Amino acid sequence: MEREFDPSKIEAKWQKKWEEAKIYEVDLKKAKDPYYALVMFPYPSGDKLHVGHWYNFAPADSFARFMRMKGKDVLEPMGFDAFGLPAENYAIKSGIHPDTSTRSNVQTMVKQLKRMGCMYDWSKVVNTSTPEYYRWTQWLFLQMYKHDIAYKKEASVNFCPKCQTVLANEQAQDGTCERCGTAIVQKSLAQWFWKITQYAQRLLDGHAHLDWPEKTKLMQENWIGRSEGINFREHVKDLNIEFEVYDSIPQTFLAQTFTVIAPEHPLVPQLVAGTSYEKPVMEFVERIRRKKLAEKFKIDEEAEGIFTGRFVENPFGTGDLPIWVCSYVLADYGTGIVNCSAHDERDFAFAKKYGIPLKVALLPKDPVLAEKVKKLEVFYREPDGVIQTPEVALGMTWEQSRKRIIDYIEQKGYGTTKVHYRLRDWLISRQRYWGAPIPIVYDPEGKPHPIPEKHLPWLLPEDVEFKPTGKSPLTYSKEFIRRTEKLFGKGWTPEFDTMDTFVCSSYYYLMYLAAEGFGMQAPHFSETADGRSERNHLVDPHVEHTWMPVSMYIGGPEHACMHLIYARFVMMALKDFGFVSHEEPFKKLVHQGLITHKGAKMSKSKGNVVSPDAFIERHGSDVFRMYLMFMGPFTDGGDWSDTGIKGIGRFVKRIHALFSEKLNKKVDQSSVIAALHRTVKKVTKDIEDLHFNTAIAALMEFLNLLEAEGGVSKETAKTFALLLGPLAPHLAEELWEMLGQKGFVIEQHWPSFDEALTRASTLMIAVQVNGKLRGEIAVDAGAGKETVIAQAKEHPNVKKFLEGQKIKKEIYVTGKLVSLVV
RNA sequence: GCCGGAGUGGCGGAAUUGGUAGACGCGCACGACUCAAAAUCGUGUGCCGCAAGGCGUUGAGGGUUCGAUUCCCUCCUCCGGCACCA
Repeated sequence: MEREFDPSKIEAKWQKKWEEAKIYEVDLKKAKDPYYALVMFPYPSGDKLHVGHWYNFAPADSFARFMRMKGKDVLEPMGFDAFGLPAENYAIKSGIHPDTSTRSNVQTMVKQLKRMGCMYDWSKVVNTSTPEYYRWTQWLFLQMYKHDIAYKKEASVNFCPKCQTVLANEQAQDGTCERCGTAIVQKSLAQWFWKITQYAQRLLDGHAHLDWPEKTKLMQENWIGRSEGINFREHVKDLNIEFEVYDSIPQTFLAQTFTVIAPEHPLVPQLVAGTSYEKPVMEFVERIRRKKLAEKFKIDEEAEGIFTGRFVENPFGTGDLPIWVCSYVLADYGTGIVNCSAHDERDFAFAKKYGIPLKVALLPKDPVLAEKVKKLEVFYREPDGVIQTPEVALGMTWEQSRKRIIDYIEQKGYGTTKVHYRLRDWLISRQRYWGAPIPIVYDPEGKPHPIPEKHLPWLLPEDVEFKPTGKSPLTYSKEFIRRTEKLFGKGWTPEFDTMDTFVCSSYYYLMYLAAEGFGMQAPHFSETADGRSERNHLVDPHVEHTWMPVSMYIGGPEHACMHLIYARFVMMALKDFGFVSHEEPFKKLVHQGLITHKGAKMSKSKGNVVSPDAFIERHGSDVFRMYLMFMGPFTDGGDWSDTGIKGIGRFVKRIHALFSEKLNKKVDQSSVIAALHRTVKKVTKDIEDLHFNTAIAALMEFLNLLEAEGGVSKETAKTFALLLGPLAPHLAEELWEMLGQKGFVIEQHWPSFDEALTRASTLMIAVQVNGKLRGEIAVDAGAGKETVIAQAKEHPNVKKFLEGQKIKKEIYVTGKLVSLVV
C-alpha cells in the first residue's frame, strides 16, 4: 500500500493527465462567470526561467486555481513579449537570426513553464514577434494614424548611444537608458509619436475606479504631472511678436522682473535677428545644444544664460521685463517661456548670478528674517509667508492667496487658467531591426502614406545586416525597398523604423481573447462566407465585453510608468475608435515583491543568481513554489535561502506519509473538527488576500495537530487535500487519488466551513493584574462576565497578587482576557 | 530636496476596529536510530530558575491607556519612486 514519494514522477504524471484532459482550456464564448487571471508575459530570453518568473507566476497560478475552485471560469493564459533588443544584440554577436533564436527560446520556455504545473490555457498562446501577431500591432498603428493620434515630427528626442536608438521619455526616466543604463543624449530627429497627452486627464480620472496599489497610482499621477496655473499673453517690445507664458505660481505676477526662454525655443532666432545680440546669443544656444548632445544634462549644474536685448511689454505696469535665454528652461514644458520672480529658487539664483533686479512679493512673519528677505539676502517661499502684492491678497498667506490672485488675474483679463501636464507624447519609433515595421510608406515627395490593411502583415524583411550603425537596419534590405516599389510605384520608400516593443505589449491582453483555437499560430479572423472581411475587429466584441477588463493582473512595479500607462492609453483609444467596450484594461493590479539573494538583487555580474532547476530536480515544482510563497508576504518579496526550502520539503513528505500510513480514524474528535473548520476559514481568507505564507503556516499547524492525534479520518483528509489544491497542485491530485476520489482536484468545490464549529467549547482566558499576565484559566464558552471574573480571582497565582489589595477596576474582553487593576 | 513604505529572536516572518508578542518554518543544542554519516523522529531554543514562578522585550526617546508592535509627538536608520516642471 505504501508508495514511494517521488515528486518528479508524480508531477510528470499529473501534468500529462491535465494536458490529455484539456482541463485548463476555456471556451471563451460559453463562460458564465469569467475570471481573467493575467500575469505580465515574459520576454523569451536565452537564459532559463529565473526565480523572479517563478515568484510572479506560481503564486498568481495558486490564486487562479483558488478562483477556479470557487466556481469561476478562469482564463489563465501565457505568451511571449518576443520582440526586443536582446535577441538582436545576440544576432550581432553570433550571427544567428533573431527569429531563430527567439523561436528556440520560446520552445525552451514553454517546456519549463509546463513543468511549473500552472493552469495555463496553452491553446491561446501569443508571440508578439510572429507575423500573425504583429499584423495587429501594425493595424493598431493604422488606427492611431487614421484617428490622428499617430503623427510624425522633428523633435529633440532621447537617444541611447549604446542601443543606437531613440527612446520614449518613459524609458529614459533618470536620464539613463532603461535597458542598458547608458547616459541618454538629446538628438533632433523626425520620429513617430502617439498623442498620449490627449489622454492625460482621462488617465488620471480613471484611477478612481481601479483596484490598484495606491503607490502605483501615485507614481502615475506624478508621471502625468498635472499642474494648474495661468497662461499670460505677452508682447515683445519693438517687435511684432506675441507669445504665451505659463505660470503655475501666479501669486508673484506683480513682482516678476525678467523673462527666460528655452535655448531650443523657435522664437529665439527671431528675437535676436539682425541685432548685435544675434551672434553671442546664437553661439550660446549652439553651445548648450552641443552640451545636451554630448552628455546627460546635469541637474545640479549651475544655470547659464544670456540677455537677448529684448523686453516683454509688461501689461501690469510694473516695468518691462528683459528676456534672457536660459539653460534651465525646458522647451517642451508649459510654453517654453517663463516669467521670473524672487520667489522661485532657481530664478533667484539666476538673477543673483547675472545681477538682474528682483522684487519681493512675500515676507515671513519673523521680522528678522523679513529684513533679510527684503534685502534679497536669502531666498524665501513658505506656505505661511505673507503676501505683499497685489492689493487684493494683501496680508493673506502664500497658500490662501493663490485662488484669490488667480480669480483677480482672470477678472482683469491679464491671463487665463490653464492646465499643463508633464506627460509627453509617446515616441514609438525605434532604429532597430527586431520589432514590428511601422506600416508607412513615403511617396517620391517624401509624404507619408499608411499601408492599406490588405497588405498586412507588412513583413519584417530577412535580408538585413545586424550592425549597430545608428541607422535602422531595415535601410539595408533590398527586398524591403523592392517590395515597396512593386506595390506603390517607383521612387516610393518604406519607413525603416520599427515600433517600440511597448506597443506590442500595450494590447496583448486582448490578443489572448482573439487567439482561441489558433494555438501557437495566433490570432486572426477568417473571411466570412460572403467574402466580407471581419478583420477590422481585433477581438470578437462579445468575447471582449465578457472577459475584459482583466480581473487580476500581477506583475512587477517597475512597469508603473511604462507598460501600465501605455496599456491604459491604448485601451482608451480603442474604446474611442469603437473596437472595445471598456476603457480600463486592468481592474485589479498587484505587484509581487522582489526576490533577492544574499541581500542583493540577483544579477549575473554579482554572481548571486539562483537557478530554480536544481531545486526543482530535487524537491519538485510544488515544493519550490510553496517555498517561494512561504518566504514572506507575496507583495514584499524576500531573500532566497538554500536551506529554508527544506522545511517545505519536510512538510510535503509528512503529508504524504500521513495519507499513506495514517488514514486510520473513522471519525475525528471534535477538537480536530474545530481545528479543521478554523483552518478552512483561515486558508480561504488568506488566499483571498494573497497571504500565501500564512495559509501554508495554517496548513502546517493543522498537520502538526493530525500527527499528534496519530492519524486522520478520510473525510478530514479529503478537505485537507482540497485546501492544498491551489498551493501544491500535483501533490493535491496525488492525495485525492490516494483517497480513491474521482476527477481532478481543480474540478472540486472549494471546501466551506461552519462558523459555529470553528469555536471551541472551552476557552483559555488570560488573566492580567495591573496589565501583567499572571495566569490562565479555562472557561466554558458560554460563561458570562461575572463567572469568568470570579474564576479568574480564584487562580492561585492571581490570588497571590490580589492579596491585601483593593480591586479598582475589572475588565473582561469576551473570550480573550480578564484584566484586574488594584 | 519632495513624495511614499518599512524597522519585531541567530534568520525568514506571525499577530494591528489597542487585549496572552514571537504562530509557522529555518538554524542551533541535546537525545533516539546507525559501526558511522545523511535522512528521519523526539525534546529544548528571549533572560534567570531543577521547578513553581519571576523578569525583560517589537529602531531610540516621550505621551495617552487597566493594557501599546498597533494610536499621538520628537528623533534615527533602511528601502522604493520622482527630481531644473518655473
